[in-house]
Amino acid sequence: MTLLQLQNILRDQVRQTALDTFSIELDQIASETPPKTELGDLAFPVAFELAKLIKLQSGEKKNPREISEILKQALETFDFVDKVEVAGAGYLNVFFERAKFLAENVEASPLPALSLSESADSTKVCVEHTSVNPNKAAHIGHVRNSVLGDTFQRILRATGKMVEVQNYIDNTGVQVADVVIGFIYLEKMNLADIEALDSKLAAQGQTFDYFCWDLYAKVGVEYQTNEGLKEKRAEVLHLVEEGNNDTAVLADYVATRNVECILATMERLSIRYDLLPRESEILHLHFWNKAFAQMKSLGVLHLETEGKNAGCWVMPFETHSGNDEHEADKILVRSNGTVTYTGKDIAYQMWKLGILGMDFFYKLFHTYKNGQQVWITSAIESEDEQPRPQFGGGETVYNVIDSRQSYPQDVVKKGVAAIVPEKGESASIHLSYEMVALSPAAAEELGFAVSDEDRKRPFIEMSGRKGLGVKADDLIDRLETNALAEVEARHAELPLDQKKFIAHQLAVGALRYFLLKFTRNTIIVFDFKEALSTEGETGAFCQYSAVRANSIFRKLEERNESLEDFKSSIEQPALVEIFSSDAGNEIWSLLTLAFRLEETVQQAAAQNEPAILAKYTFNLAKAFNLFYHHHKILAEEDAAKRAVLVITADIARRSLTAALSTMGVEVPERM
RNA sequence: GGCGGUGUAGCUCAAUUGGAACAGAGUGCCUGUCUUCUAAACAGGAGGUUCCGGGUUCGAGUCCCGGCACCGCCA
Repeated sequence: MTLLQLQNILRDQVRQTALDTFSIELDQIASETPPKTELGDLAFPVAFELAKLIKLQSGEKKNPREISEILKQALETFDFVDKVEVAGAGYLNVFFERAKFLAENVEASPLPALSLSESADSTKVCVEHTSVNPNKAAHIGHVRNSVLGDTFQRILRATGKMVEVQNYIDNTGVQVADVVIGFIYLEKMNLADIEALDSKLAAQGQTFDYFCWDLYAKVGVEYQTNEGLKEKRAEVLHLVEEGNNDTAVLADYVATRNVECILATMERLSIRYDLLPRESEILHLHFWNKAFAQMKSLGVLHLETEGKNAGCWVMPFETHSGNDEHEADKILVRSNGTVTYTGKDIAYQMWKLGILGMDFFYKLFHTYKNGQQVWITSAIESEDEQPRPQFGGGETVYNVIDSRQSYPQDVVKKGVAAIVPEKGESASIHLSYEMVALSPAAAEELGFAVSDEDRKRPFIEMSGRKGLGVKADDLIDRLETNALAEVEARHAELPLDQKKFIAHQLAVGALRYFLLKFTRNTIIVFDFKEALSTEGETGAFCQYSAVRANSIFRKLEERNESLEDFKSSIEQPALVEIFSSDAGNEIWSLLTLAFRLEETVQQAAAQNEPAILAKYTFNLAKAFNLFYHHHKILAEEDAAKRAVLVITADIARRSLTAALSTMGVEVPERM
C-alpha cells in the first residue's frame, strides 16, 4: 500500500462516514499535511465544512470537534493508522503506523506509474513546446518554454500518460523571410554561398544560428532607414509561403539549418522531440480548406454581409462580450479571401486532436544519440516513410506558449470546442507562462546601450529583432565553465572527460532548476549572479544532496555490505522503538516526504505547474541534508538503528533521483 | 478605452485553491560548525500594516466590492 493509496482510502472513509452518519454527500475532500510530523501525517479540515452543511440541511448546530470525534472512530479502525487526534477547533489529524508502513514500502518505487506510460492502453496526449522561429539562435526566454514543456512532458509520463512531444516550426513566417532578405540583399549570398557558410563560420568559431542572430538584428536596423528593403518583405514572404521557387528553397535551407542548431542546443539540456510539424505543410496540404469545409457544414461560421466585417467569415462566440476591436480575432477568413492566423491555428489544433480528417506525410529528421527519433512533416506522399509512429490524435493537447498569446489561444480553444463539442474546451490546454526579461543592469552587462527611459523600467523585454538577449548556448557554456572550475578544485585527480561530463550535468541542473523554481506566471527578470549561483535553492543543492547519499552507498559497497542485507534485517519491534525515540520524528518526516513524490507529481500534472515539483525536490534535498548532518550512518553502532538509517537514506535518494530525473536533471557521480 | 496578469521580509520568490497550532523559503546582513559518510553543507539571530479602504464567516495573503501602482494583449 503506497502513501497515495492509503490517503485515498482514508478520504473515501471520511466520505462514507459523512454519508452514513449525516446523510451528506461530499464530492471533494480536502486533506493537508500538518506542518510538523509530530502533529500527524495527514489532516482533514473536513469537520468545518460538515458543520456548515449540517446546519444548512437540518438547521442543527453541530460543533466541529463533535463531528471530528465521530470521524475519528471510523478512521482509527484502518490498517496502517496508529491513532487519530482531534486538534484545534476540529482538525482531524491522522497518525500512521510508522514501523508497519515503512516495512511495507522499503522496496516501493517512487513513481510506480512511470512504467505504465510505455503500455499501449495508456491515453496519449500531445505536448507542443519550444517552437522557436527558425531564423536565429535560441535565447534564454525560449529555453524557459522548452524546459517547462520538457519537464511537464516528463511529469505527464510519470503519471502514466503516453506523450508525444511536438516542436512546431514556423518556417514560412515573416521572421524567416526577414533573415532571407538579409542573406539575399544585405549579404548578397545565394544558396551555394549559404551552404558554404557553415565551414567558413566554423573556422571563426561561429555557428550558423549565431550568424543568423546578428543578421536578423542587422535587417531590423536596416528596415528603419531603407524603405526599399522593407518593400521586399511582402514579396519574399509570398514566395516563401508559396514554395516551388528559388527563394523558397533558400528559405527552407536557412530554416532547416536553424532548426538543426536549435535542436542541438536543446539536446544539451536533455530536451528532445518526437515530431517537427511545419507550417509549410499546413499550407501546402491545405489543412485550412478541410477545416473550413467542416466548419461551414456545421454552421459554426457565417459570412458577414454588412458592417466593417462585410465579406469576412467569422466565428461567433456567445460567451465573449468584447468590443468591436476584439471582433477582429474571430475573423477566420478576411474579405479578400485570405485566412487569418487564428483560422490556421484552429485547423492545426484540430489535427493535433485527431479531428481534422486528414494527415501530414512524414520523414525521419534525426536520430538522437540515445536512439530516440525525431520526425518531420512532408507534403509529398512519396516521401512518407514506413514504418513509423502514428502522430497526432492526442486525447488532450498542451500548448506551451507565452502568456501574450493568451487571447488567441483562448479563441482557438473555443473555436475547436464549437466544432467538436464532445471534445470540449478541456481538450485544449494553454500552458501559459510569463517571459524571461532582462534587468537594465543585465542588458548593459551584455553590452547593450540602455536608454534613460529603459533604465527606469523594472525590466527590458528580450528581442530577437533587436538582437537583445542571453543566447542559450552562451549561458550553458558559461555555466559549464564555472562548474568545471569547481570540479577541478575538488576532484583534480579525475580524468578530464569525466570532469567535463560532471560540469555539464551541473550546468544542466543549474539552468533547468533556475527556470523551474518560478511558477509559470512569474516574470523572470534574468540576473547572471542568480542564474550562475550554486548555493541555496539551486539545482546544484539538490544534486549535491543526492551525490552525498550515493557516496554512502559507494562506501558500503567498498566494505562489502549490501543494501539487501539491511532490508532483510529490519524487524518490527526495533523499528517501533527507533520511531518512538528522539530521532524518530526526524527520520520519519524525511521518509514521509520521500514517499510523497508520487502525490507531488500528480499535483503538478493536475495544476499544470512544474514549479510544484521543483519546490518539492528542494525540500526533499534539504530534509536529507538535515538527516545526513544529524546521523553518522556508517559509524552508527546500534545495528538495528543503522539498518533504519541506511534504508531511510536509500528511500530518500531514490525519491530525490526520480524527482530530479522528472525535471530532466541527472545526479553526477561526484561533485 | 476594453480584456487579462501581478502587488507578500532589504532583494528574488512560495503558500497544497478558504484553514490552525509563529505567513514560509532562498539570498543579503550578524554569529557559530570542517582530522568525520563530500562545508556546493549545517545551526542560530535580526528582518512583515501580505499595495490601500470596505465587506462576506467560525476563519481571508487567498473570495466579493471600490480604489492605487506596475506589466502584457487588443486597437
